Amino acid sequence: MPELPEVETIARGLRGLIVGRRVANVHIGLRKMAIAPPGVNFRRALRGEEICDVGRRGKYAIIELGSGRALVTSLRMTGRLIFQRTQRRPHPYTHIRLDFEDGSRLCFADSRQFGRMRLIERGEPWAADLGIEPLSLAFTPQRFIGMLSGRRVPVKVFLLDQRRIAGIGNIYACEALWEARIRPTTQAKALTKPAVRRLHTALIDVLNRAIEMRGTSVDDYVDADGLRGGFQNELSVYGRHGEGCVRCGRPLVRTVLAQRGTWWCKRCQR
DNA sequence: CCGCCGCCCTGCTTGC
DNA sequence: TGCAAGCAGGGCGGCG
Repeated sequence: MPELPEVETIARGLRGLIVGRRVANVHIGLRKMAIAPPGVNFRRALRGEEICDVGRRGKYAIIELGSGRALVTSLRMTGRLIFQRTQRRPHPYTHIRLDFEDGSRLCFADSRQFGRMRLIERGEPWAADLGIEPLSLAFTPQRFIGMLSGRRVPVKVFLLDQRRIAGIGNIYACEALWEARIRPTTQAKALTKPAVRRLHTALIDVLNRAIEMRGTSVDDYVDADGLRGGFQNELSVYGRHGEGCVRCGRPLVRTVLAQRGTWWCKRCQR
């Protein structure tokens, strides 16, 4: 499932592949996945648009267009943005396809159909509810301490809340909590200052290392060229219940927290 | 404002 | 071996 490092990898790849290309036509196979403002036709609005840039905010990939509009794409669990240089068979489960004037194209594929591609008007504040970017300079230990104070939710649930910090999903929440030696169920407000500092460091560290490895491919994730990431080989806890903790040797456990699988070490994480 | 729940979907895993 | 049931899970809307 694409989280911050995976979307960052996709966005960086796409930037080199589609910037400067112009949209000739748009194919929509599944209407609900293509969202436009009221009164705006998704297909027509995109025709003739030039791709200016590709970026990321949280888990969203942002395709900037010449008119100032943008295509904000949420990949959810199984969504893929795949660039094709030539017109061969579209990627499996392609539901939206941008055909460029030079014959290349961008496939938005999603076997589970949860992904969304939203057309945003120039200046439209689509990210108003999104929290802070964990890799931005604004995300300081002080700020993090302030965000957690008074919050009764388990710290892992806090990490998954996109309105607080944007971009962290199940994999990196589990990994960062293990790295910081914090129990996932600990109430956010109950964390000591040293623990919050460890978690702050761990989050930034694990996200940066994952970006360096071009993301985690445990399941469906591939980059814009269809290539898998490498961080699945570096995971310490995610999906590894029954295996020994690499720090203390005790078998890792899988529990469920807020309806999500949670992998952790009962000895190391307190 | 906060927290919780159910829904959307389908490929894969599990269990008989 | 084959089949059906159940699970997974990010974002969102609804509810209390």
